[in-house]
Amino acid sequence: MVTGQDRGIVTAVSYSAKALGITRGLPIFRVKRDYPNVIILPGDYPSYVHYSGLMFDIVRRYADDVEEYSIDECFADITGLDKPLKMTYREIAERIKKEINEELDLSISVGVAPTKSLAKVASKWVKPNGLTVIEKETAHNFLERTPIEKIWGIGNQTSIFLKKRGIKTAVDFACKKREWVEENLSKPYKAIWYELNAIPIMEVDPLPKLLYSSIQKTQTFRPPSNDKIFLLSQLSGHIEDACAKARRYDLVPKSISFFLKTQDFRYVSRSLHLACATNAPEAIIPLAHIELEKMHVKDVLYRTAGVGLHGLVPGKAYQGDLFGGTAKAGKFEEIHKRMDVLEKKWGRKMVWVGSSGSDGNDKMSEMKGDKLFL
DNA sequence: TCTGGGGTCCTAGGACCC
DNA sequence: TCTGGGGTCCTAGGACCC
Repeated sequence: MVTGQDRGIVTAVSYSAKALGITRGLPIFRVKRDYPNVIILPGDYPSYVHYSGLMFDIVRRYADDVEEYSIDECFADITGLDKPLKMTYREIAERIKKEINEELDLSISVGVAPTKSLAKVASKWVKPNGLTVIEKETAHNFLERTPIEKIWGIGNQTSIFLKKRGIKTAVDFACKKREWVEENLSKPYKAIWYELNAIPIMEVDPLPKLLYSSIQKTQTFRPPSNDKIFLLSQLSGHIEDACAKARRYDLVPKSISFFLKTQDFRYVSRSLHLACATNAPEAIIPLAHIELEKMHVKDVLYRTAGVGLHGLVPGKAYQGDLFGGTAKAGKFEEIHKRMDVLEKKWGRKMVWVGSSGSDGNDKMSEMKGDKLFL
């Protein structure tokens, strides 16, 4: 069994499907073609969010500092809790695991170690339903059986770089001289080196002050297109969605980015600082228009368009500036409020900005400049 | 019918300033 | 006859993760 959307890629793989050699990221059409017996299900995000919350709650019974790393993973700092709980670290992990098993009927794999990087190695050591403890003294036994590319934070590019220098396993890396590491690698990889040597660098970050520090909306379209009006309508739609999400969380971006992905997977992007932080699409869409002109190359086909809101800070629709940046605020604030209400009541895309509606063929194609239609 | 969508963090280099 | 050294800020894009 796998989850994934039609025309998309595999996002989760059951152990039985894994055994067939199916991996995350495989296009769904290839699963259909090559593995006709595999069941393909759509994801059910709201359920995952629900169970995720219940799981984290159980972990929090035993640790105050719990970092929700992703929807199905967390780090818990249990340093020093062995004394008050009168349990070994292993026993604490066993208890958490047991309660999640019994109360949620979910199996989880747990790793216990002196650093986050080693805990990651430990949690992956036995799956499913595993529990592995790595101690400072035993770390090398695990690392010598871990290929370098399996280490959290070391991806394809870096493993190629490291392998060229004779580093094939995690222990090869951990045993490199500190001077070499300091001289040849950038910050994130130095941190991993220390962490594999049981020196904690990465902190468990219980609850970030902000839920999001950026919001992105992207969509791939088929067939790929070169039509500026169409591309702008895509960007426009994403701006609306991203701004709506920002408003839901009362966040305002200080900068924004636009990007296009070409048919051959090259990225082109523009990012810019907003003179006046805003989460009003009306203020951002004209910028997309300008930036699209700069990014767009004649005859190049694009497959994806995306928008990002960055440097999010708490705030309402408009952060006024000294020179009356709030002047337009009143005008649109009321519209957004009503649009947000409609969306909440009737679902997404009940109302949208005219510039978001073009498929490149309809009358919106005549849209010029930053004129908007509601 | 080639390869989704949503995130985080980091760095190189240009522009500008004193 | 060429033009140092030390900053800051900003953007484009890379790398990685789930």
